[in-house]
Amino acid sequence: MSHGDSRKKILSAATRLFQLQGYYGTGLNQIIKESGAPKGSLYYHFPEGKEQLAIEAVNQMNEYVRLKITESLEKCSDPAEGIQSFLKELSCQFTCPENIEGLPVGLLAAETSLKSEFLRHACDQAYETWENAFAEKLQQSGFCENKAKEISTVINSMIEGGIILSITRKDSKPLLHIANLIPKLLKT
Amino acid sequence: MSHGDSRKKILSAATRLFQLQGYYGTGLNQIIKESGAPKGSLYYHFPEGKEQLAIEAVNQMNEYVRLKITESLEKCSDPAEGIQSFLKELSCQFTCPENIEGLPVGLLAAETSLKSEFLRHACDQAYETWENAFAEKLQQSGFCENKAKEISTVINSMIEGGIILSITRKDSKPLLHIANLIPKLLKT
DNA sequence: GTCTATAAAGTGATAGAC
DNA sequence: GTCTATCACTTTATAGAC
Repeated sequence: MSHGDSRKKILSAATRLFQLQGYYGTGLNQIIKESGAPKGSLYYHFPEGKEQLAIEAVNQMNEYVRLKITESLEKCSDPAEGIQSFLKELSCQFTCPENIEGLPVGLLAAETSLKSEFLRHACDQAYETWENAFAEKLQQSGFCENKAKEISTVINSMIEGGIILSITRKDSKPLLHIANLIPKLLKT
Repeated sequence: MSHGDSRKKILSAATRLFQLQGYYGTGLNQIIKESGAPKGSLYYHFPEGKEQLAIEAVNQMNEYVRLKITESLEKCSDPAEGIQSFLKELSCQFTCPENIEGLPVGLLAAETSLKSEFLRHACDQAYETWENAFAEKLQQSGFCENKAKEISTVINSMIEGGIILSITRKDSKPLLHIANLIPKLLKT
């Protein structure tokens, strides 16, 4: 209700809905309605409209997920355990299907990377951020830079794909099976 | 131009566009235009409209990809080599970004699994089909049923995620990195 | 089987008052 | 900062002629 809340509320609702329904599946009306913010304020806070909103949403997911990854990795000295911890936390979100939050950007990325270069770039940067977070940890445990980056790309792919399968199946098992196989992937 | 072509042409254009742009990002007008089929024929051939069209498109991808997978697997006695062969063929599609075809259903699955139970089910079945194709090969090479299914789920996830990363990065490397790590995943 | 015309609703976006 | 009203456009879908 206070003064500076509207922008935050709109961005937060947009972030959630874009993740769940995609860019074209989410209308501005729905965002306004779910945010509870006043209708007139959308184009005041986001003068460039829907695209700007989506880019800022992706940037927010970028930072949010980066934080979750580093939190999990810092808890464990063994990188495999750290990644498994992240995956297990992620998989918990699929028990209560409405409270999903902090899901990576795969849907937006796939939808819009052929249509908006700005959005594609924002998604690309998010993937790079997360890849670097994983790769840094792997290098610390003895992998060379190239190998660390290669493995991190694969881990990113597994996570994005695992999320899609878990959503489609309404079942967190795909993400948990991925977690199980992580140690094998990091064997030297 | 001949009599029975319209239905096929519409379905084929729809399949391609849904994969690239998603369900909500693709309009019926665009499908008609790209198919070259007469405008009046869409609701004659697909009386239940867009949803029916999407479900049939998913079923078509299901069968098309299943064929590609089994072709690759049958070429090689070693399952790891077979999967790598499939991934390499898949990655070739990212060199000419417009000629993409036979891409799995991740985008449609993620977009619509919360909104249409019928579509969700069609995507779910596609994943199951492909998982079974991989799992059968793994069982033949000595894995027990449970382990074979678990690994196949992970492979499915990697492929879906790898496609999304490759699209976003405009680069086939993610899929190729996945191919490189497949043997490690199948070590016993 | 295919056509045109059109309905009915929704979309993103803008203008101008308050 | 927020409001209402409205624009121009697109969307899915239907009706009825041919």
